[in-house]
Amino acid sequence: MQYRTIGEVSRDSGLTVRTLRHYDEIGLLTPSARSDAGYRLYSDDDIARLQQVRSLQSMGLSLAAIGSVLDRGLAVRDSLEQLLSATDEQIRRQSALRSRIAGVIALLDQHDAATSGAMLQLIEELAKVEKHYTKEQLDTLAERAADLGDAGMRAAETQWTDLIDRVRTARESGIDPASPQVRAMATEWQSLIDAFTGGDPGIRASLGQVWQQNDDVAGFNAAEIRDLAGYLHSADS
Amino acid sequence: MQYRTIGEVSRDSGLTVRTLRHYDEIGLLTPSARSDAGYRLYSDDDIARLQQVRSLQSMGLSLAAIGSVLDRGLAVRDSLEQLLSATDEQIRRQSALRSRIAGVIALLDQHDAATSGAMLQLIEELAKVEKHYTKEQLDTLAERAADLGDAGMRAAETQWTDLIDRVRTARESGIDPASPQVRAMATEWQSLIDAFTGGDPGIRASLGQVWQQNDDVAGFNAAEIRDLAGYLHSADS
DNA sequence: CTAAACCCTCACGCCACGTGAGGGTCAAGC
DNA sequence: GCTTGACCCTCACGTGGCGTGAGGGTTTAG
Repeated sequence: MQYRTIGEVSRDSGLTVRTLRHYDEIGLLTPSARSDAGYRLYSDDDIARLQQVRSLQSMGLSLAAIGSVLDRGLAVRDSLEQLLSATDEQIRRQSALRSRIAGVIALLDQHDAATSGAMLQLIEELAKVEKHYTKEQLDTLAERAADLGDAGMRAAETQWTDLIDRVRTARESGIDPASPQVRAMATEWQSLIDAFTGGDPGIRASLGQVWQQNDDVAGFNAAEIRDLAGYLHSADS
Repeated sequence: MQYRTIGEVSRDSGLTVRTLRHYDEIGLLTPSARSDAGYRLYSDDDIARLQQVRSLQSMGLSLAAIGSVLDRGLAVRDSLEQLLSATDEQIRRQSALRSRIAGVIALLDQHDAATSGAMLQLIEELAKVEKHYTKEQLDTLAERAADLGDAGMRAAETQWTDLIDRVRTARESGIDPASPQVRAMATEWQSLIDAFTGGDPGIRASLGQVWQQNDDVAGFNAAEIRDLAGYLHSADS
């Protein structure tokens, strides 16, 4: 059993020296020995523990959580499940965000605001549209349609066209609907629907009927939409 | 034109008082007046600016970026597009992470490790399950392989077999690992590794894991290699 | 006149380290 | 023995977007 200095461990592990010192500071990985000069000396066991830390960390566990798991024998499974739902939530939020950003970009393109003077106006309008979105998640569908106005509707429309394009591409490329990318799109799809229905199951149901019973909805080909939805849905369970 | 105090603005906007003060601190939103007692007084224009800040922030722009957009007239579109691709990247990573976590949970279920003793083993196995190489690393490796070319790769292989033979011989002859000949071999060993990893510590770490966790790597006996590496390494310090 | 509600300015805490500053240690070569 | 350079050490501040007090002044209703 031989000891390694912090620099050697750093080179072997790919972690920085500062990181290893940090782990020591917070008590996550304290080298089991020190040289006379105070150098940190890592044993083989220390290295093994470092491997464990790294694999747990690569799954997004916080250093504190890793410490709990390794030292106090906390349930890995529970930590991971918690992390899983947290990650799901993150993905949902990021996907919704993506749609919003794409929509706003489209909105900016439409208005073609090159001058910085017009830009400030646009940003203010943006605020209004945003405001409507959040407020109206509490209101009914009818009121929403009336209040949204032209710009907002067109923004939402762009989000849909954008997403539909990506799903169609994925589908035609034969990508497995269970793959992460497609699952992300499914999440995005759902969040766009939710944004429109405000989470009201009744509204969602009637919306579904609309798509089932028509061939053309607001300029979209309903059959294709049903088709793509089925594709996204096929890996749900 | 009437002024509002920070508490009123807070109630109207839903932001905390601390947040508004923070915006003042960093110069993002400085109220245009103060009362005699030093109270922050927000004008209608300040409120409008706050709306702009909020709508930009709701799309994930950093406060610094918002400041640049609002004050220096930086292109909103560019910021948003940059943000869009960043968000896409995030979604990809999160999705990949999600499936990893789910996979590991499934693995834990299969092994049904209730005892903390078995758990540590599992965590080590975890490292095996993890892909040894990240995508980027794989790309780097591929590039390197392309650079080296077929002939180069075969030449490197010959150098390895050659070196391994010499180290094995030295070892079996009981030569002191601290002797100059063996030290030379250690240097040679290291430089061959460096040639392969390109000096990337992450790749080196992954490579180390590969050798640690397999019995046969590219036709080499991993146990023997580990053994010889230990022999060379034993005189390092 | 007082109590409650409101406001102010420091200033530390979070998380996982990066990035110096300022200084000791160690092996190699002169 | 002395220098050089590559190591190593311990502080300690910075990151982002605030939360959360501490300690104190201001305004307003009763």
